[in-house]
Order: sequence, then C-alpha cells, then structure tokens
Amino acid sequence: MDKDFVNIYNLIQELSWYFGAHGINGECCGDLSLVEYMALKKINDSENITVQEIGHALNFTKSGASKIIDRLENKGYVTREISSLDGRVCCVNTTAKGAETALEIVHRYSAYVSEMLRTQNTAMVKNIKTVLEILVDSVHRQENLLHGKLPQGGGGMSIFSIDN
Amino acid sequence: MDKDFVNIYNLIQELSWYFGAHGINGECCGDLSLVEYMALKKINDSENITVQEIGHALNFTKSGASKIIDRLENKGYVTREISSLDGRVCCVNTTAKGAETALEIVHRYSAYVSEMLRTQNTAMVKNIKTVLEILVDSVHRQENLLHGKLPQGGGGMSIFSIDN
DNA sequence: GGGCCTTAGTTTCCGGTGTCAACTATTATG
DNA sequence: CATAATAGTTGACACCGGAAACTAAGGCCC
Repeated sequence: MDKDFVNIYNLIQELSWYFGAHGINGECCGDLSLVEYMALKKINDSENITVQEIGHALNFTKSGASKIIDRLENKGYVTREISSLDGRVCCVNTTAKGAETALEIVHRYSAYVSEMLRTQNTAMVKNIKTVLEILVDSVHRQENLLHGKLPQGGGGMSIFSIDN
Repeated sequence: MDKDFVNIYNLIQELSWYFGAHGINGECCGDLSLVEYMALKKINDSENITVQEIGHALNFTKSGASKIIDRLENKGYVTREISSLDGRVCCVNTTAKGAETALEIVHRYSAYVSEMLRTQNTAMVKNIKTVLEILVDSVHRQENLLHGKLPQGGGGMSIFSIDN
C-alpha cells in the first residue's frame, strides 16, 4: 500500500467531514439539512426528475427519497406532479423559491471557498479545480464499476461489500 | 463571484457526498457508522483524549459525544477511564481491537482510492496530495477564524450564522 | 377486455441518533 | 466549608431513513 494513497484518503476524508453533515454546517442553510439541500440541487439541475431517480442519485431508498421530497414540498421548494406519460410517475421540479434558495446556498458556499483560498494564486486555483475534477471523475468511474443492479434506489453500496 | 470558486465548491461538495455518510458507504465498516469511525480515528490518533475534546473535534455536543463513546465502548473498540489528575475527566483510548479496526478501515479505503486513481501518473498523485493538503489546511484556517467560543462541544457552527 | 405481473410511489412501523435539560460527581475559589 | 464551575451521564424527545406492506397505474397475453 503506497503511503501516498493513505495520505490522500485521509485528506479526502477530513475534507469531506468539513463539508458533510457534521462539519461547517449541520443545518445547511436555515431550514435545509444537507440531505435536503443535495436533493434540491439535484432536482434543480434536472427536469421532471422522478422520486426514484433522486433516491438513486443520492443513495436513498425510494421510501427515503419520498420523505425527503415531502419535506422539500412542505417547505415550498419543490412541486410534485403526476407525469402525463405515466400515471405512476411523479415529476419533481423546483419552485421559483426553491431554485432561488439553491442558488443562494451555492453562492454562499462559493464565497466561503473563495475566502478560504484567498491566498492562493490563479494557477493554483486552476490546479485545485483540475485535481477535484479528476477526483470526482475517478469516484464516478469507480462507482460505475462497482454498480451492480440494486433493488431499491441503489442504496447499500459499500466498499466492504466487495470482499467481505 | 469568480466562476472557478463556484466550480471548486460544487466539486468539493460532490466529492464530500461520496465520502460522507450517504455516499459509498452508509455503514462505514461492518458495525461502525461514519460518525463512530471518525471518533475512533480521532481517539486512536490521540492519547487520553477527553469526551468533550472528541465532541469538539467532531462538532458534537458533549452529550452526543458521550453516546458515541458509549457505542464504541460497547463494541469493544475504546475504553473509558477516570483521569488520575482530575476525577471529573474521562480518558478515552482505543483498545487493541479498536486500533486494529481503525487501521484496517484506513487500509481498505486507501486501497479503494489507489484503485480509483490507478490511471494517474506519479506526478499527478503527488499533485493531488498537495492540493488536498492545501484544501484541508485552508478549511482549518477558516474554521479557526470563525471560531467563537461555543457553549457545548463547539457545535452549531454555520457559514450562515455569520450574516444571518 | 379481463386477469396477472410489474412498477412508481406512499405510508406505517420501527430502530438508530443527536440535542436539550436536568442531574451527579469532582474540582476550584474565596 | 460553602459556593461556583466544570466533566460527564442520563432521560425525554424529535427527527430521520429503511423494510415491508400497501395503493395505483401500466404492460402483457390470451
């Protein structure tokens, strides 16, 4: 095991902790939890996304996804409507308020990141971006490799399910 | 707002999601949740750490920290003993089993990261490490700037508490 | 077009988890 | 020695997500 990868792993873990549910935030923005925010962002970036797709994207069961959307709907950030093509399917979309809130949160966090990296020069900022793109791409590729067909919402994926 | 920082923020958020509680794992390793694992790692990296220090490090209240340690203790990963210097203070330490488990988890995740980055050359791996170090350092510095004295365990820190 | 299977989503029940506030126990202060 | 402060624990509570049962709609086959 190369020492570099141990370091990289530990650093990612630490960074993730700070940007995760218990890190800088806890509530993510006012009345949104991190999970709700991630769902909102996903819905905002899509058009007519279904409940299961949201669950799949965020590693929740359809039951969990349904409840997250309940909360977002109650808060007035998203709407549910039955698909005209298939009466079983729910099309979820953001309301104007939801889209605005998602944007505002992105701006706030981006400002935080900008402040955080204020001492870095332009070249390094570009480099940071590139490295993060590589990491995110790599994770996606790895995810896809591991991805068997999974029953409900694609949850339960674990590193440890490989060789346990 | 520089577009780069928006990108960087979104990438960090996405990466964090994969390494967070709902990402690759959910259970972190067998019988450990991510929170428990983070606590175990913290305890393993320290000597005679107190309950409050753990809570502070992980952004939990002392009550929450106490219960996390309960769980770890019940699973046989850590021990609590009263400090010889101050009868109110608990010294928490890992058992041999706890230390071994922490190490094993690090190895597994590191192997995952190694696999994930297998197509990157050595220079890029070094670069990734450097960038992550900068990011983690920057977050720490920023955290310290924001850190006022907080009542219980330092919880509740929020980006949005600054100007809301 | 009626019966059966499949699929999307919801709901109910339940266990896990973290916070708050109250409490115990110990130490510091004067 | 009395009072205050501090470390940690506990109990009540609310929240959250999963499993499974359920509802409703579509697909299919004869």
